[in-house]
Amino acid sequence: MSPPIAPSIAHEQHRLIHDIYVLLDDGDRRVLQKVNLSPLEFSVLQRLDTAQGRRLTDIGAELLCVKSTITRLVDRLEAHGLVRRTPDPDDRRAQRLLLTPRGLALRDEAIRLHDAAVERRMGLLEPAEQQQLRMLLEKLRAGLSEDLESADQ
Amino acid sequence: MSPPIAPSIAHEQHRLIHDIYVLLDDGDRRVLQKVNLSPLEFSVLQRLDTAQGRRLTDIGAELLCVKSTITRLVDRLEAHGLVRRTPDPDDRRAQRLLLTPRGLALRDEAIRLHDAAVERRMGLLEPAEQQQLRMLLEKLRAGLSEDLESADQ
DNA sequence: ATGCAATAGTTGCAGTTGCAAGCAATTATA
DNA sequence: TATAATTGCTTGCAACTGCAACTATTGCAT
Repeated sequence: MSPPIAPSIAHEQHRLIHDIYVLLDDGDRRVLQKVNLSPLEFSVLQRLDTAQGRRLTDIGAELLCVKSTITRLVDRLEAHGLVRRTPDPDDRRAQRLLLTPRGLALRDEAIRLHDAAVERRMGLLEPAEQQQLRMLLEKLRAGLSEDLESADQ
Repeated sequence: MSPPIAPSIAHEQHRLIHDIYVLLDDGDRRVLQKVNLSPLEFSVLQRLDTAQGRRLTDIGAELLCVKSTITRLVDRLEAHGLVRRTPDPDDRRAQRLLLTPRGLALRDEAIRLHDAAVERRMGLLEPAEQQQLRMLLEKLRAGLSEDLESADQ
């Protein structure tokens, strides 16, 4: 049997999520390009503030990418004057990452653009459908997170 | 206002899909690593057969990646003896990509492993929920595809 | 028919990412 | 308290990807 194998229902859903993610990601890239950010850079900026700061490792954990990725991504953001590293007062190994005023302005502009695009695209579903979808996705995410934890060991 | 901005409902859904994709992708990588394939390589193999073959560009279009990516991905697969390029009888510019017997065996093994993992993870939802989710996702995908088309112009 | 635009595929190049190794500081253990 | 294991972050390296430029072929327009 050389031709493709009949896909199961679960498989079909998996593929749907994949396709939708790719479409959403593509749209995100287009929008964020207007403020010269990659989706990952945007995700980092979204998680920052100007006062308290966050540790690089924590951000990396949330974004499910390795520490070195964050290191270099932050290098770029810092070179563009969007963020600033400061020593962590509680742990001399750690750095706290802060938004600069310029970073704050850019982040808010990016959020504005991104939100508008997201609203438009998710608005393809009726409010009731969105509600339903959200419930299902939340359940799925919770389950998958657990699944990941157990796989880690 | 430096702290994160209140996220909209649409935004929340967007994020859910993102998170779920990342979790699923992570799981996929783990499973496919057992047969030494990346998710993208797996996607290519899934789309091939041993008889008719497919053109590189068509595969790239389906996978939403540029031609050069496919070129080099196929280079790797061919180096591992999993696929084979043959001239397209209808177009001397084109190549048709075929599964080798070894590629077929590996693909089927990969599908077996992958399907089992997918079933397990999507099985986190009840059958009725899966049905619902699938409907919503299909509607969303259709809308997003249209949205992409219009953005292309 | 002829020339021009589009298409199939490849290659050079630069950018991003993960992995493994390393350093400094902290926490746990004995 | 001395030592070992862990943690936070960085760096070298290799792999993968997109973009732009290029060749060869095809299709379309005069």
